[in-house]
Amino acid sequence: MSSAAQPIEPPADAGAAPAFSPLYQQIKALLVRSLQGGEWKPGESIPSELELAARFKVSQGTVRKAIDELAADGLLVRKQGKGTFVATHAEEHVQYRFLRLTPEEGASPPVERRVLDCRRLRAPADVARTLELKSGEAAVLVRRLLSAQGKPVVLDDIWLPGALFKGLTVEKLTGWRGPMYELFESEFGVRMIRAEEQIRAVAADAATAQWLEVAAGTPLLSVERLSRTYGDKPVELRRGLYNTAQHHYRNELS
Amino acid sequence: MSSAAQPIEPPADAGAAPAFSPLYQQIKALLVRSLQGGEWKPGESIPSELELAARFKVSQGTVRKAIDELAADGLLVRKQGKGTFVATHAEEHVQYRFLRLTPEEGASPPVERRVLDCRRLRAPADVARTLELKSGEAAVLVRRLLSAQGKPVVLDDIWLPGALFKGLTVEKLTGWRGPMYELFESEFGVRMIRAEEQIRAVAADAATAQWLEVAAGTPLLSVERLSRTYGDKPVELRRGLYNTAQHHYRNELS
DNA sequence: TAGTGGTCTAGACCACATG
DNA sequence: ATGTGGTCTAGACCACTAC
Repeated sequence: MSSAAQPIEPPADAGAAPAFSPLYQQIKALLVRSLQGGEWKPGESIPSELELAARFKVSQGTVRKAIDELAADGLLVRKQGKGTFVATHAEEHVQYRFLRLTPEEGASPPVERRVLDCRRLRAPADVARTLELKSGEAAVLVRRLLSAQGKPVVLDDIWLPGALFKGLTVEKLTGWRGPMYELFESEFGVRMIRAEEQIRAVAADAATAQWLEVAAGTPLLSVERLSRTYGDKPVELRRGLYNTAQHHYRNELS
Repeated sequence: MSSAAQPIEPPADAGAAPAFSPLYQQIKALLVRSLQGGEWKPGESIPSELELAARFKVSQGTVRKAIDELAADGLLVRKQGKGTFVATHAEEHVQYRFLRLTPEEGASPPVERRVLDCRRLRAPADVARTLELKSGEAAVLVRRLLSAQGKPVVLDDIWLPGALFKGLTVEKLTGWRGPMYELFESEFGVRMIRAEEQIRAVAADAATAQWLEVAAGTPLLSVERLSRTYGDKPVELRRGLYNTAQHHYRNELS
């Protein structure tokens, strides 16, 4: 073979054309588009490396590098001998993928869920801004309580774009076994890819204290999470208050 | 070429021999040993991929994969056209690598440091256990205060194994400009590679409140960090209390 | 111009999963 | 036995850095 890279899209060069990207980056983008478009659903397998190589007219190694990065980003999961699969929040066995709360020695994880409320309303200004909604657009607010062995641990307020979550009701939520994000995937086609959290220490107000069964003024962990789907589109704003008496938030630095 | 993998160490098979590991994993381990042994110091460049390939008698691609992983782990840094360098806590320009504290809109990062104390004493039981010291072994305790624009934000208690940090004094610390971890690297040859943090919300006690200039009982973020060097050896236990009025702890999930 | 890391290819063989 | 991902090689060329 004489020359190497043959861009999938010819130059075309419209206006402020960004510099050329490596072939495997282009492949990566194409794969993301297919994921986004629902060509392969969560949990399903994508075509084999050789098939994709044939489809895109590149070598297996190039497809491989693209898939490697998508796997590192958590969008795909490789399983030797079986294939490559679309990552899902289902079957994140043992641990809920985004939940960093770990029980203290002797305690147990907060797995009991109780949905307190689920209503549609117009997004408050700050929520609208964060979720990139037009002001006054509809939003869904879910309030729920997570407990461990009967003791409440987390009080969550979850804001979702109304347009994406049309039929979300208390019944749907309470009837669901398994991670909430799995419901979002299967029922609403919204896959959470990554998220950013901002953590602060705050004092429990009267209402919160009641829900969490602590004294007003008790220090709580405030965890504000913005979750994004493909294309970094924000699709969930979650405000959690954690009682860290029997649990802690764990993090790894490198 | 007929066959591919030729393990660097012949089978030898002593007792409960672990399964063979891929060549690039073995290379990776060898590189870590060289880093650990100080063959290449932080900030220096390591030999080129071709040199290493020759040294280890493997192809460039195999060395490359080993280096890729070490770079992903944050042990090495690649610079196109220049070479591959040993990562360092110096020149982590702008942001201190492990510090996740971010100023709120309008506030500024906590860059002013004040060393309150630095003393050698026998490690308390819990510290000794965490740092894997023999009970009663010497430890160094550093207490310091980080401030932003004159307002205290973080109160840190830092425990270090006495054996590794022999000449650490208040003068050395206060005289040092730049990240503390950089001092540890250059003066004591201890490189922090990764760390785990446990985060809780706690109420300020009287003494802490005074240092942080808040009312007693104010909710604070308790951040307990265990830092490790090569071989996952624990070398620092840091207990920080953060005032999150003007700052927050940021985290990314994926 | 020479040296470095970065991309790409083509083909071999290995390890694992399944029928 | 076949198909999948995982490892390894050898060699080409590109992009960036330095002298």
